[in-house]
Amino acid sequence: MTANPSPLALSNQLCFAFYSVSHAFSRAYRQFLDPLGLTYPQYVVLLVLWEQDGLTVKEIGDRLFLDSGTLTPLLKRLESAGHIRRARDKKDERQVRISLTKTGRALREKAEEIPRQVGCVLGLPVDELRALTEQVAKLRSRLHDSASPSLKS
Amino acid sequence: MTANPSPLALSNQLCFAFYSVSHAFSRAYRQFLDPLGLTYPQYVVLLVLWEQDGLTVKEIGDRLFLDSGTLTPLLKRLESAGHIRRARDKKDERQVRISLTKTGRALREKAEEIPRQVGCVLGLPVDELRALTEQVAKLRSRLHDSASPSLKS
DNA sequence: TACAATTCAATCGCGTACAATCTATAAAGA
DNA sequence: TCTTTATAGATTGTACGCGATTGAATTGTA
Repeated sequence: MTANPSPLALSNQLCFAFYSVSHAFSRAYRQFLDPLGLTYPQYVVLLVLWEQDGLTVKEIGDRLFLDSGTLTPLLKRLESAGHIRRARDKKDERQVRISLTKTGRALREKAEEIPRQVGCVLGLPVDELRALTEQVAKLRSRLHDSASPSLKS
Repeated sequence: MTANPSPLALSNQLCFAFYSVSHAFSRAYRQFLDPLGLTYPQYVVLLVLWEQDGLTVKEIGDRLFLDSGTLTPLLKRLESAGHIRRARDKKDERQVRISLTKTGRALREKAEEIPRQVGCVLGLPVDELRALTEQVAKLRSRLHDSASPSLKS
């Protein structure tokens, strides 16, 4: 499909491009995350928590576009790895608040070099990266606005 | 992470953008693929076969950047749905050739409208789509060239 | 021709994604 | 207050991705 001579519809090309690049990204991160014992989704959850500790499962899900079906088992793994704690909110017992442990906070320093290393792999000028990121984010909001009966926020 | 005030590293932003858009795309396709009983990865495999029938598992994997661990079970599902046949190559018994059944070929017409419908959801001008697709493909080849000890072709 | 190295597909195990469902809790309304 | 509705998270089932391994078939090489 990459160097395809026939006129495949553009939307299909674009979707597949995202589909395959997303996996390629995850492979690129893997080489740096493996030594930390993290998967990419786990790393992204930690990024969120390093920004703001003590979020609920729902708040994490809103930021990452993931639901509890994905997050609950993932968070349990992060918990048994010792990086986070899960505890029911005292004020609202429906919610579960996620807080970093000492080792979870410490992991941040070890992970600090990762984006730079991945940036090397990409080897693109910063302004090109920035423009691309913006375009892609625009695309996402279009996709979220339509469709998706779940994750409507 | 979307409207994030703090200076998160650019590579992380870009990777997460791809990660989340890729899922958003898959949700967007789902509404059109569900009636056909297909998942997005199954649809992509059929796209390849509609282009060129009788490919081996490896050849499909090369085009889609997937390995047999992913493809074998997926192809078995397409087989039990009646869309394809799997058969060892007579010349080289290591290979398995995938060929479309009559219903597999017939499915193509039902799927023909999908890219246009998704295009509507995107609502972007064609030349913008084309430029974006190109940029993303460029990014993928950079990512594949580095890293990824598997899938080296 | 023998035999080692390679290739291809299948299999296994783990970790996501996500729809659908369930339970507990909280909020809203009569 | 009592009941209805809504919300948060957990659970279940299905389907990817992919690293690692296995087994069979083929190729390369001495």
